[in-house]
Amino acid sequence: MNADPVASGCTDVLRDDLGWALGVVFRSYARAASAAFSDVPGGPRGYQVLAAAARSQPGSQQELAGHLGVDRTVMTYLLDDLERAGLIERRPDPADRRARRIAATGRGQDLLGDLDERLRAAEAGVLGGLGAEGDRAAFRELLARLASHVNALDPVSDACSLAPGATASP
Amino acid sequence: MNADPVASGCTDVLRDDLGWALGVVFRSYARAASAAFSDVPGGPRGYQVLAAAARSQPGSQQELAGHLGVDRTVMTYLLDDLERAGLIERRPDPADRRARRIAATGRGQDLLGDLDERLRAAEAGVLGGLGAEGDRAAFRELLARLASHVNALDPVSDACSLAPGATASP
DNA sequence: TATTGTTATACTCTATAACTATA
DNA sequence: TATAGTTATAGAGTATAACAATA
Repeated sequence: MNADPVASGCTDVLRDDLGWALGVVFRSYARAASAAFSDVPGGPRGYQVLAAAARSQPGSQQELAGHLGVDRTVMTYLLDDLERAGLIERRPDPADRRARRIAATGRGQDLLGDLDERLRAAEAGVLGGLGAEGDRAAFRELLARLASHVNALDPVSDACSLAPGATASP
Repeated sequence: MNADPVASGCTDVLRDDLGWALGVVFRSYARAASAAFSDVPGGPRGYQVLAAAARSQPGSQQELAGHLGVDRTVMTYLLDDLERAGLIERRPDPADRRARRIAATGRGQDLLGDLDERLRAAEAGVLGGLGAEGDRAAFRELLARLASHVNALDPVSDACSLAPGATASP
């Protein structure tokens, strides 16, 4: 039987359009992640900030913002919400009194473990379209490699900005 | 400064986050495509509409909107701009006088050939992060397969709604 | 003077609702 | 009654600009 319209000779004009495919997958992922993180301030982005705060030294707010692809003003509001929810804290940076250091609270770290599981489930749902586990792994690897490369090229967001000590930027 | 928790090499905390990687690649692509299509009304989306109008029978505006992941009201404005630029036409549907058929004008078709080349260049720039041609092809194939599957599952946009037309298969 | 973070404002994009003309 | 398309309006999200504190 031909349950799959595409496989059954139904060729999509835009199927070879990388932009269309990226858009479809991105939107699908965004929907799944937003649903999974509906109770987290800032949704998926709130999770990313929380994860960065808990698992790395997210230098300044600006570096974190650049890394996540948002404006620094957006980061302010995002952190406001996360701080109000008691998930992160803004601590003074002893080295630079203009800057703040973002740290996850105990409650934030507890929640993070739960969120990680939800994320895994959401990702599995999206990647389920790739039948074989090998394909899923290959897609993840290629996408991660591509993202790292793109991120390294982009002057706005430095791939190493969240892992200080390894590389220096010009 | 504190020690690097991730340590050894510049490992990115979010590198394994599918959402982060998708976001980085998607934004990178969106920037490249927007720059390439800066003179096209609606930008990248205008191109997609034009391509669908020229190379398939994009049933109704609503079907086309669903396929592109936008609201039907957005499609109205988009088509307004494209029509004003003389790239597409709204023709009455003989079978249903409520509906309109979207068709590319001669000028639209001429422009489309040029846009295709620009798109190829933009895509090559983004995928350049994957060094080997085999990897690029593999990524495209996996992404297209995933998008088709996601699209088929989503009741809003039917993968076959644009199909029965002359399709250019590279 | 340049930079970090904040605030207020304005802009863009998108969705909601109401309307028409058809079915 | 329901649907395709349009229009006007409201909302979310984002960016711009000005500001205070600090380098």
